Amino acid sequence: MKSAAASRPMGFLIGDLARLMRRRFERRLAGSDTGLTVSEARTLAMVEHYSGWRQTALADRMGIEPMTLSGFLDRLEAAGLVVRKPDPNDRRAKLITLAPAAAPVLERIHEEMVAIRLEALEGFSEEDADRLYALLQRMHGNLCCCGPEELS
Amino acid sequence: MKSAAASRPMGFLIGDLARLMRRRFERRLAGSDTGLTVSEARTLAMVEHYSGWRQTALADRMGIEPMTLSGFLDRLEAAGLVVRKPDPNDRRAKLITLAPAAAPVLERIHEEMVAIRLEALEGFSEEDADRLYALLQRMHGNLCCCGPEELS
DNA sequence: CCATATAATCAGATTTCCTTACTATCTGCC
DNA sequence: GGCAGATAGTAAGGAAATCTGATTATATGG
Repeated sequence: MKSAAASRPMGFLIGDLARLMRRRFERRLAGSDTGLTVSEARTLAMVEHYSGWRQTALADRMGIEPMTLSGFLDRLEAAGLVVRKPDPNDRRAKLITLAPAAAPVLERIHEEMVAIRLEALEGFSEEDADRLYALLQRMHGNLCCCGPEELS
Repeated sequence: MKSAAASRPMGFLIGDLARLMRRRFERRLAGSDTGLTVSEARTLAMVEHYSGWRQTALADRMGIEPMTLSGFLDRLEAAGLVVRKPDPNDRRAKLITLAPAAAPVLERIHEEMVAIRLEALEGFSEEDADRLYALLQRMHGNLCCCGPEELS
């Protein structure tokens, strides 16, 4: 009946994991001289994947408020890593794309992400890793409550 | 390793989940009139489970710096929910225990945690939930072995 | 052509952490 | 005993990631 989860509630366990991974990512970013914070790096990676989207859509995708994203984009734009260009169909909106200078930084970010993933999943079989990933995504679908999970 | 994880890196997925769960917990705490933040609630729950521990040990267990814990305990103590009493064996140390007033607050916290867990794991079989929990704990074990100062 | 909704942003605040430095105390060694 | 060095807690200060509410420009439907 009572599952093992009682001993360390799921939410706290996930929070702990997030803190641990964030900490490692922070150190790695600091050491790799990108000058980015974790959230800026995440934003940059999202822009890479969802290039040309407008800020509202991107913020929604990232699960944060538009204003929060705006701040991250300010700094990325100032660093010459992304470009905000006006949407020709809607003069209120801006479309976010990568600047050329983003390429090497993204490469660095991807390397660090892979390294952390390897540390986190050390000793996991490919099967276990996939299973974990699938379960986490199901959980995400349960919580993000805004429409069905699409893939890309 | 070319698994599905490439599409949304594990670290970001876990970070997203942590943000989603934290947000729900925040709303619930605000609505349930405990006057606590998420981390204060977590600290209180830890004190319940590890009653009589000294602060350093508790902080280590929680994966945060002693100074960070100290602040949370300050507020919990001011709210009359925990007690710091001197360790009879070591006058530098203080042992943290629950104050009587903590009982109803903890009951409230447990209710909210259960509710969020149900939301997050909706549609999960007991088996899936246990499997997820076990995988997350293995991952935690992989990551938690080094303190924040010893990463490189 | 106006009312309302939407896109981005300004201003300000909160929360959760960290680092560095300091005091009091303990412990082991001469 | 008494000092050297470790350890427990904390004061001070700050960085990062988020939020909310107000503001401005623009779009869109009736």
